Parts: sequence; structure tokens; C-alpha cells
Amino acid sequence: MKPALEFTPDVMNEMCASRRLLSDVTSKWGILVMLALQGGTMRFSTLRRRIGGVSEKMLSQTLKTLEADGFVARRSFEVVPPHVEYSLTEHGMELALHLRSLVTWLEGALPNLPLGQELLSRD
Amino acid sequence: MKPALEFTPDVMNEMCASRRLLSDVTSKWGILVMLALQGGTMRFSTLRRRIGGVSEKMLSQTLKTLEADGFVARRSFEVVPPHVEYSLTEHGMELALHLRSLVTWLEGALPNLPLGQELLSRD
DNA sequence: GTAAGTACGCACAAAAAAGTAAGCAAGGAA
DNA sequence: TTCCTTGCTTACTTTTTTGTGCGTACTTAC
Repeated sequence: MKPALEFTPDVMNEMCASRRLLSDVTSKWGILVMLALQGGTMRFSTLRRRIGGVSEKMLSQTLKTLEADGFVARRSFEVVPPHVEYSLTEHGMELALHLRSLVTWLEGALPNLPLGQELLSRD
Repeated sequence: MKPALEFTPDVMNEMCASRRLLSDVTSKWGILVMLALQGGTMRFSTLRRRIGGVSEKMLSQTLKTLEADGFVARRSFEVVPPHVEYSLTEHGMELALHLRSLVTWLEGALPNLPLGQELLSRD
């Protein structure tokens, strides 16, 4: 049985493909899209409304990358006006679990961190 | 007992401070610095050597934000040549666990993802 | 004598990311 | 007839991020 790859993926290595993956996922909107889609299949505009602050351009760009990476599935119905649905793939769901725990921790830790303290002290 | 914050932190909300935290942590070098420091207290140049591709400027900038966020502790000895040690705070260690599991999963999933398949198929 | 290592700061330039505004397609509502 | 809808794309501008190179102050090695 051949090894999956000739090398062991390692983010610390500048040339490793996992770097690219990491940056796609942790891009400004990448995480938020993944988390939003954890709520199930969703249309473009719904997604946009859920993620505060995304522009249409950024959302479609982010969705494209995540689709190419194999985390998001896109299904479009050939009608006018357009109807397109997005959902997480199997891999996407696994990834989303990790992202969710990260973000949940962050949200929980916020009050105890300097940034949170700062918000509390100004009244 | 007063609530910690008047509002519940929510990354989906554009104005929530957790967004800022998230972007600091998931910045290009943020994750890598956190992971490297999981290996224990380290000096600036050692850190730089471990993280493939960081420039000195980016490393010090990233360290500064992570320090301000309360994830990294900095200790400098007043000697020449300079000697400065970086380590994770308690919060930092917790955060690093989440980041580690995310990255480990990514590295493991790589061979099964489109990007990994692409690397395999070209010989 | 000169180079290297240390942990940066600063000015400037280049590159990347993001935002803004407009347009498209086809049909229905006002 | 003009507007509104959806899910984008394209062109253009602005903002943000990142990189480059130099300076620093001293010690040790060659």
C-alpha cells in the first residue's frame, strides 16, 4: 500500500499545501461561512443576511474557494430569478466542528480577556 | 451578581468584539505563533526559525497583538545583545489546544481533499 | 578588522484583500 | 413603464497587510 503522500503535511513548513488550506479556512469570511452553514442548507441571500458585514462579492468569492477546497457543496437550479443552495460536505461538517469549538471558546473567554475587560470598564 | 457583559458575544454580529479576537488569532501568522509556542517558552529568533516564512517584522507585530489580547506573555532581560522570551498565558494554552486540533485535523484531511488529490496525481 | 547574532523600530514599496457601484437575466407587481 | 427580485460578475478604488532594507548597541568568533 502506497503512502497517501510522500511527505507529512506540516503547517510550519512554508511550502506545505496545508498552509493554503489553513489560510482559506481562516480567511476573514471563511470561518463565518462555515459556521453559518452548520445551520443547514441555505441560499446565498440567507447566508448573506446571517453573516453580518459580508458584501456579495466577498461571500461569493469565499464560497467559491471553500467549494474548491471541498468543504462546501453548491447546487443551483436553472431558473430565473436564480436559486442556489449551499451546504457543507462531509469534510466540511467535520471541519465546522473544530471551528465551532474554537469560536465558542473565544466567545466564552472574551469577558475574561483584556479586550473584554476594557468593554466592561467603560460605562 | 452582575452579568459579565451586557450582551452575549456573537461572531456573526459585525460589531461584536469577538470578531476582532477571531481575526487576531486567525491572522496569517497568529495561529502559527500560537502553535509554535505550544512547544514551550521560546526566544524571538528560535520562534522565527520554527515558523517557516515569517519576517522579523511580521513576527514581532503578531506577537504584540497576541500579547495585547492576553494569549502570549513576554519577558525581556535587560542585556546586550537583547534576550526576550515568549510563552503562552493560561488563556493562550487553552486557545492553543483548539487551534492544535483544528490544524491536526486539516493536516490529516489534506490527502483526502481536492488539494491533496491534486498533489498526488501529478508525478 | 570584519562578520554574525540579538530583538526589534522605522520608512517606504509592493502586493493582496476588501469595498463600491453597476450590470445582467426573466418575469411579476405597481 | 419602471421597479423589484436573485445570485452573481466585472471594473475600479480604497484599505489593509506584508515585505524590504536599514539602523541600533553591544558581544563573540574568525
